[in-house]
Amino acid sequence: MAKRDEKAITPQSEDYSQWYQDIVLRAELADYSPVKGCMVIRPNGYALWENLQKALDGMFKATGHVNAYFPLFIPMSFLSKEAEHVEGFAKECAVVTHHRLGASPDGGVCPDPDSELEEPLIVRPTSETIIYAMYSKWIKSYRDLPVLLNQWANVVRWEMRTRLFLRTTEFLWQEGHTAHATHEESWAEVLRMLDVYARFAEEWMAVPVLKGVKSESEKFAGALKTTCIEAMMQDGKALQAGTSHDLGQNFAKAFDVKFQDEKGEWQYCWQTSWGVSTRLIGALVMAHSDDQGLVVPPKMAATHAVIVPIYKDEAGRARVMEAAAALKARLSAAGLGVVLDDRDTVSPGFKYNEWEMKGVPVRLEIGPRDVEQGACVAVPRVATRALREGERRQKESLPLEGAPEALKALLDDLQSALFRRALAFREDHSYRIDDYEAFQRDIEKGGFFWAHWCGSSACEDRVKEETKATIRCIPFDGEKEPGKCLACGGESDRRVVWARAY
RNA sequence: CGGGGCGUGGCGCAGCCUGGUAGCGCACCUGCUUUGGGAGCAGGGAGUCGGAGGUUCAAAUCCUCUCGCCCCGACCA
Repeated sequence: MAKRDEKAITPQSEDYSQWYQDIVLRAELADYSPVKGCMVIRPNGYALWENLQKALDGMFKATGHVNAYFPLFIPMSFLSKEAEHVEGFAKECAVVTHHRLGASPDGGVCPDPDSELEEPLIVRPTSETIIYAMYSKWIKSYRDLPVLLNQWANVVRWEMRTRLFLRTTEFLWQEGHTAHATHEESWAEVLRMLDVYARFAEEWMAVPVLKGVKSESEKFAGALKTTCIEAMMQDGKALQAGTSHDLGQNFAKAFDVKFQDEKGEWQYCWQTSWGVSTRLIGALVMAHSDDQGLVVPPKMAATHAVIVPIYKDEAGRARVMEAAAALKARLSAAGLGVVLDDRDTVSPGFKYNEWEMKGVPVRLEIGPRDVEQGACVAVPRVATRALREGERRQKESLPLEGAPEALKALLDDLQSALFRRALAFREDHSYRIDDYEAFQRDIEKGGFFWAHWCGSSACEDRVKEETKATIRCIPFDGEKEPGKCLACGGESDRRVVWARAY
């Protein structure tokens, strides 16, 4: 028995943030890079991103969107065309001022002073400005509308403090940008895409989310309204998992995005933008994983099952390996991602731990006893049912014949079990609260607090200052209910969700 | 930018207080025995101690400066 402390990750209960870091590093999702604040997304992490892209991109296409690509660099002056927007992003923009290196006096290289750009370029923190500059060129008539574009890209925001996946200086994301003839239509688009995000989060990532509107102080710089989906992590903190903005005509006016309507009159377009980022990978990790390591919902997993062969001697090994290879072939042919761990250098127990660390949804054990019975043992990463008397882990016997169907059924069970578990966790950590003192005390434990709010930023600011909690959203499906503002006692007609957030 | 911590074989650390020329665990390589929950034994390879300067006969260790990274906080997806 090896020393556990060295191999085990930091328990969640001991240090949540260290636990998260351990998972990301040990499951090889990402690693720190030589560039401060920038991470390397390793193959295991990138595979999650690819699956996310595949699923979301399909949903975008199904709602009529098409992909395009706009430049990484944006003329500095573009950013200042929309007053709120520049204020929101100015502090975190990387600026390109030169286009050439030259020899530096100390023997290294430095920007060649003769190569200074006439107008500095910024590295996009988001692409509203450059995309809408193009829209003003492309859109002339109501017949050109709606424009429904999306781009998959990297963006840079020079944040002071970074955290793997959750906040890095450079990150990958998707940004949708649409233009419409009427506000009614653009608002419908905002809600439609928020719905796409919510569906993706819940059905693919198995992460339940609240849909709602951001308060004034939390909304996107330059938007009329920001809607969002909010998820709860296992430490009770909220994480914004996606946003969809109603930009109104703010950018259309700044970038002259106009069209002639049926009557020949010039109108400004109504625009939306919406995005999700690699941050969702962080959400995935924090929503499902445990002290054994990463937990990946089957629909997000590139590898659905790992086969671990077990044998005692050479003869047994040959028999088992033959059956294992046949099993792998059968599962692969059915479209499942399968790895056969045929390493002879580590023990089965070691493999169990290693694959659990990496979050593979199901382990298939196959040994001499199983081969004899024409079966294998399936162990889901997280139990899909209550454990029986004396059962330490859920183990199901799967027939080798018909293994694909049986495995798919188990994967479906696991997918819904993960969602149910996450939803139950959120419900267990959601509270209706009316007393500010109780709130100040209870917020320390984390969770979502449904409380009344009068609607003033002053109250929001005060609560934030005193408790570090913010309004995560004003939920769409919150019922009307008269009450008193948590902070000032003023009139309120519905509850909003307060929480500490990432 | 404030507070804290850390830089020593690939990884995690000890050694530093009280200077004497580098050690442990994991990983790696070889061999034998093992294999249904992180295997055992034996042997082996691998480090100009983040960098610069200083003190000293002698610096991982003491002094000064510097660079980098991580964590916590303010800002944010």
